Order: sequence, then structure tokens, then C-alpha cells
Amino acid sequence: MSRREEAKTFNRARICAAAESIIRSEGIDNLTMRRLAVVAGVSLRTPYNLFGSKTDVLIALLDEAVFKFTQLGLARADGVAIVGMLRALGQIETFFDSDETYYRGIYAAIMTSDHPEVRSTSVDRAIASARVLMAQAISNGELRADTDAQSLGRHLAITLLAVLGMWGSGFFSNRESMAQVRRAWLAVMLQHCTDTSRLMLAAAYDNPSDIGD
Amino acid sequence: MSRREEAKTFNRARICAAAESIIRSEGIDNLTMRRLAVVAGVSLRTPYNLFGSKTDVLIALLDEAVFKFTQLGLARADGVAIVGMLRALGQIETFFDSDETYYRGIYAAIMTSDHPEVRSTSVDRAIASARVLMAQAISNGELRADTDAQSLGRHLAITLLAVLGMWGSGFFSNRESMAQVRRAWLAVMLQHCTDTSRLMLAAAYDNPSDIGD
DNA sequence: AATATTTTTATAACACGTGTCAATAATGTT
DNA sequence: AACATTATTGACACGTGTTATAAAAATATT
Repeated sequence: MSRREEAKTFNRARICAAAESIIRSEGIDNLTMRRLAVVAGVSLRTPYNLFGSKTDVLIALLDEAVFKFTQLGLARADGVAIVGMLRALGQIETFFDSDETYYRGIYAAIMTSDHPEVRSTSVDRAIASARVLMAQAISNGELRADTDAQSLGRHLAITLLAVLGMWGSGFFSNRESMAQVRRAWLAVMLQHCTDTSRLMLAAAYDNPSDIGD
Repeated sequence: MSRREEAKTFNRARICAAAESIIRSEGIDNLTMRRLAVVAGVSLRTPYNLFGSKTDVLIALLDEAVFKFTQLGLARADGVAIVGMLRALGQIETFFDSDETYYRGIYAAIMTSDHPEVRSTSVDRAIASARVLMAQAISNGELRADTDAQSLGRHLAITLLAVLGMWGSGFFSNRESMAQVRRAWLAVMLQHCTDTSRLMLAAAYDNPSDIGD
């Protein structure tokens, strides 16, 4: 990496760190580009050079969070894709719990920005992951062979992201969000399950986590 | 109503009409408070006096739309609550189709505003309606008697609203949104249906409308 | 009719995200 | 070392939602 790129990377990191620090210590409402420039020790223009927009800075923070989450690794589920999928929900909840105001803040800020191109990348990523898992579930015999993994994966991913949108806007708690997704996921997967997995899924559906009032 | 209240009501209507006109003829990006004041023939301050904020003006437009929709009346479904619920989805789609850019525009504008109090009223309304319908479905014998109508109604309403959030942000078409909701609704209702309604629901689930890729 | 209250108006201002543009500094290339 | 390229800076400006303030107009009260 050339020294120029090194400097850019360094400045990007400084700006991200400053943004995170401001959000943590002063609240996300006080994250303004002018304040960010001051705290990062950089001119007002530089974040625009290095990121493009305020939203892009926040996206960088979200990417860091996503990276941190993926580093946790998906809980092993003894090769049962469906269980892995459901466990991921619990992991998301735990992850959010660990730093709720921060994650919700950046998520909401991104969602309430009128940079719609943001969403499609994360949407595509989620859909791809879900499709892979559902294809595994089919080849594992957890889901019926006539199941359309593409369509099902897309449906499940959108379900998650749609609820996350409401979560970001503060409508309900981490737990409520995940319970909503869990219920929706289980119901849909029950429509495609084999006899092998039906009992487990049905039991999970009938034993809901707290969905809230 | 006192003359003062009459004047207020009149001005409110003028402002709403001006806002709608601007959105229609110049696009929602050109709906600024200054332009709104000019077109409405009113001072810049007046919309703030009468509505509170720009978001509140848009909420008034959305309320008008919701009112117009409810005036259509829910499609009769021969007393089958579940069918009525599903038909409502089709009605929503038709309604959106009839004026897509307008409805999506105001919906997106409201959703991307940081006035979160907005959402709760429409959310509460939707939940209440769904709960009523689900209670009917139970007493009609369409859903099992041990079904929790409160919980189920809430779940279904949130499913709809969560998807609508993504719809507003332009992620997918009217039809795709409703197909997503339809699939999710059918799957969940299938978990609570009686033998009477199972065949119909299962057939509907297996015959999805186009969900898009 | 005179007075008090409430609303609207006019004007200015604030903080915000973002853009322009020239100057300057840092880095790359020869 | 001299030059060319690129990145950062600084100061300013624009349009936005929103608020402040005081004057004017409309309405209510007596």
C-alpha cells in the first residue's frame, strides 16, 4: 500500500473512531460533520473526501459492527442448518444487547437517511446467506427436496431485515424483534420441513420466546 | 366550532392541498416548507403552528390516504375472516397501484424522518384491526380455539408494517411487498388453523403470487 | 365600542449536510 | 533535486428544517 493509501486508511480510522466516540459520549444527535471534523482533528471536507457523506461514515461504523458480529462465528449446530439459522437470531439479540443504544443508533441513522443505495448491499448479503443455509437444509433433509431454496431464503432474509427496520426505529426491544422474526421463520419453515424436522420446529413454534404484548 | 377553529381547519386544509399539489406536480423533493408556504398562500410559520413540523404535514396526508382507503370498505368475504384478511392485502396493492409514486413518496418521507412518535399510532391501529379479525376467525372456527388472538393479531400486523417499511424505502414493488406479507401471513395462520380452513390456506400458500426474485 | 386574547405575518437567525474553489501540503515520479 | 500528481485545508456559500421576536391582524370578551 502506498503511503498515500496508508494515510487515507489512517484518517478513515481516525474519523470512524471519532464518530464512535462522539456517539458514545455525546449521543448520536450530536454527531455533526463539523463536530466530527474537530474531534477527528481533520478538516470538514476530509470525511467527505474519504467517505462521501455522513451516511457513508455511519455505514462504515455499521460495517465494523457487522464484522465484529461475524467474527463471533455462527453457533455450531451439529450440521443442522435450521437450528443454526435460529441460533443466529439469539446471537444477534445477544450482540445487540451488548451495546444496544450504539447499534440501534447507527442503524436508525442509516435507515432514516435518504441514501437508499445503502440498504441494497446489506439486503443482498443477508439474502445470500439465508439462501446458502436453506440449500444446506434441503440437502440435509431438513427441508423437503421440492423447496425453492432461493425463494425461501429470500423470504426469510427479508423478514429479518423488515423487522430490523422497525427495531432500528425504536419500536420494540431486541428481544421482541427477534421473537417476531423467530415466529415468522418457524411458521414458514414448517411449511417446507420434512418429517425429520417437523417435531422440533413445531415444538419451537409452540414455545415462543416472549413476543411482548 | 368557533371562527378561530374554523379558520385553522381551513388553513390546515389549504396547506394539505398545497402539499399534495407540490408533491404531484414538482415531486416530493421539492416539497420544502418555504415553497409550501408560498403555494398555500400562508406564512412560513403557519404550517408549524397548525401541524408542528414538516413530518406532521406529511402524516396528515397519510391520514387522508388511510381514510380514503378505509372508505373503500374491506372486501366482503362471506364472513370468513381469514379470507377477508388476505383480500385486504390485495386491496392495499390495488390502492397503492392507483397512485404509487404519491403514496410511496409520503410513506418514505415519513419513515425517513426522525420523528419516531409517528409510527406508533398507525401501528396501534393496524394491530387493533388484526386482533379483531383474528378474534372473529377464532369464533368462526377458522382458527383453533386455543389461539391467542391478541398475540397473533399483533404478529400479523407487525409483519405487514415491517414489510411496508421496506416498501416505502423503494426496495420492492407493491406486488412483491404484498406477496411477502401474504406468504408470511399464510404460514403463521396455518399454524393455528382448524381442519376446516387448512386446505384453503395450504392451497393458497402453495400457489404464491409472484414473489419476485 | 373598547379591551384582551389568540393567530398570523414578516424578518431574521441558527445549525445542519453538502458543495465550490483556490491555496497548501504531502507524496509520487523523473 | 525538480516537477507532477494527489490530498487536505480553509473560508465561504447554498438550501434546508426550525425557532425567535416583534408587529399586525383577527377574533373573543366585556
